[in-house]
Amino acid sequence: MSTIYEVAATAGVSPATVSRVFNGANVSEDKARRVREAASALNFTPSRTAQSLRRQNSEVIALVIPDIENPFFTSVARGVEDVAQAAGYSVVLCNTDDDHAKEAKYLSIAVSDNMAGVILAAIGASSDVGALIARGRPIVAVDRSPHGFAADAVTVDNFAGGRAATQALLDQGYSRLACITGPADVETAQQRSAGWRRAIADHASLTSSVSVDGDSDCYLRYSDYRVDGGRTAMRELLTLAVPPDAVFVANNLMGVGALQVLVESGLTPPAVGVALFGDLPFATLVPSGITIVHPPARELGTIAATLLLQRINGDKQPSRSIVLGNEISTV
Amino acid sequence: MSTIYEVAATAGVSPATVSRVFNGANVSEDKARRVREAASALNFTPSRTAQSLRRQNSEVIALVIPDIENPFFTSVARGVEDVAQAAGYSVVLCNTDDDHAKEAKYLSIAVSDNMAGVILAAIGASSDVGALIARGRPIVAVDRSPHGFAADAVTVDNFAGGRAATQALLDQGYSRLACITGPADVETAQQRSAGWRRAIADHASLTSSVSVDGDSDCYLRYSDYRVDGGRTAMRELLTLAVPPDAVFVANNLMGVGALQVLVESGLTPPAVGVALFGDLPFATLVPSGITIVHPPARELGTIAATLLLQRINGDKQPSRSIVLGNEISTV
DNA sequence: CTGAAAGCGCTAACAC
DNA sequence: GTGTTAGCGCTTTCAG
Repeated sequence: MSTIYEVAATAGVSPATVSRVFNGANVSEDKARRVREAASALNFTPSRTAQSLRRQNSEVIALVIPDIENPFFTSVARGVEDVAQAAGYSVVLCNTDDDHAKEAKYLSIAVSDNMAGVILAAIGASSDVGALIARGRPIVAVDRSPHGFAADAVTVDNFAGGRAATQALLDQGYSRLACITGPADVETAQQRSAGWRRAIADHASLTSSVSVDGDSDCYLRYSDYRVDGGRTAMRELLTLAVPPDAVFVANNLMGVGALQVLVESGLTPPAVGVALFGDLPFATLVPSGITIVHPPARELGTIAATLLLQRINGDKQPSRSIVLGNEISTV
Repeated sequence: MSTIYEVAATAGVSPATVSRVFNGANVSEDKARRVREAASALNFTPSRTAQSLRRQNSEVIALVIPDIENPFFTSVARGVEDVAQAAGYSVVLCNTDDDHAKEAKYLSIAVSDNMAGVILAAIGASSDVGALIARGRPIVAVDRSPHGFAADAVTVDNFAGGRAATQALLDQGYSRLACITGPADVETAQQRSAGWRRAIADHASLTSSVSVDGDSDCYLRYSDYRVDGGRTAMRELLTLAVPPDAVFVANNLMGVGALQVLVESGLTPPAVGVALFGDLPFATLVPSGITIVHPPARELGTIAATLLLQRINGDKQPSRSIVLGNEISTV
């Protein structure tokens, strides 16, 4: 690679002037032209590495998520990459697999690599963001709100989504509504199941009767947000003495698992009511009669990236928390 | 961040010694220990940026693919990230959207960022890899073989997959086999449709009769590897005077589209034969009776990353081309 | 085995 | 407006 010095030499100016040309500072028209000519003749591109060292920050952001193979995070990643790329930033992909050690490692790389900022779907209650914060690197939380530190956050309205999904089931006339949600210590799982519980409670009081049978929590299952977890939970529910007649599944992958079990058991709507929280991007061949809450995954990504870029560019306002609504549809 | 100088000062050694400790060079046990203590006391992590500048290469690789939202590339990315992460490398995600300008931009960032190498699913015949090659940065082609330059490549056996899928249809007794493949100028599309054509030709000669009706190419459609393209092509085929009685769809997304149209038309196996090249990771609820060729996407990623790392570490052997076989199943 | 010193390529004062 | 210069934090000869 040619350097700024070679360009300076062939253009007959100082290295500083070359730098100025490439950074939009004031340079006389004449010299600017000569620099540009020399640069293109030498096929010069500034070294981002040297720039990073000198400026103490690189045009790279980290995207830390549990698993890129989960279609929800795939879409988030796409959104992030789109706005990053438009702004000249690169995004490095970090799969944590819900492993705290991996998360910590990536976070530490982000600092030792002088990354401009990080978008984080944190695993649990605490993340090692101290080093990042100490260096003033902005963080924005996606999908899950930050714990133990202040940061911008963009999440989806899990409670409202869970409630609406459940309400749809109620409207369809089902009365024994089960819920398969994620790990009890994951905020999105709690919120979605809380929405389910609320819809049921409201319905009960509205009809001023116990039209929803029994203690609803006996129909609540905590699982792991994975396909197999959805299968297991669904199977369990079906073997109950009085099985539910409808189920709200709180994420896309468990939805796949639950649906598999249901179909295998010959139970498709309207024999059983089904509502899902989450998109199955290319699974267009779903049994009909299912209610789906579509979280705006890509927007989550674009908004998170936009907020992050604002912070990178010096925005100092108090941290913001943005909650996005969900589309809901019944197929 | 504390620097090597501060560590040196508090350990009472020279910066060079600190560097040596962190790079596994020979240092007396005593000083090494003091350095480590000082480092952890100061919470020191070497600056990867400075290392990159000095060493002229960074522990970052670029993954350049058309679209992370295509589940095939999602899996490739996962595979790449896995082995990269295990080796201490970061991967930056580059979506090209089949846009040459974006591809070129990412490739140029890879060089100006001193990235260690790139894994490339090239868009078309030519890619701007000159600068990379001039700097000795290794490239490995994934999914599509390199054109106009030498590089390691790891691809799937498209021809064999297309042939096997088609053969399965033939074995099931279908005789008017259509094929929906990708753009005519995309190598994987050609190879898959060539496999289809070969299976038909072989079958015709084997039965020493024209048991496969007419000029088979009238059942060949070039499309765009997207859902809508699959829909359109499928619809066209169905409106033919003598429509096909089976179809081989050459990629996952078009498969979704074709299946949608088929289901909408009330045509599911065995009324019509269907074979797909490509996985639909979470679309587990596909009509039964479909033959699926599963390209080993994740392995493509892990192998590509492994080859790349070997090159990064100085492997100079002639370029290798690895072709992976496909699993095939009928559901 | 260890230290001194010279950069990697760029930017940002600071002078002129 | 433009050149000079001093580093950013690290690695790596080169001496000793």
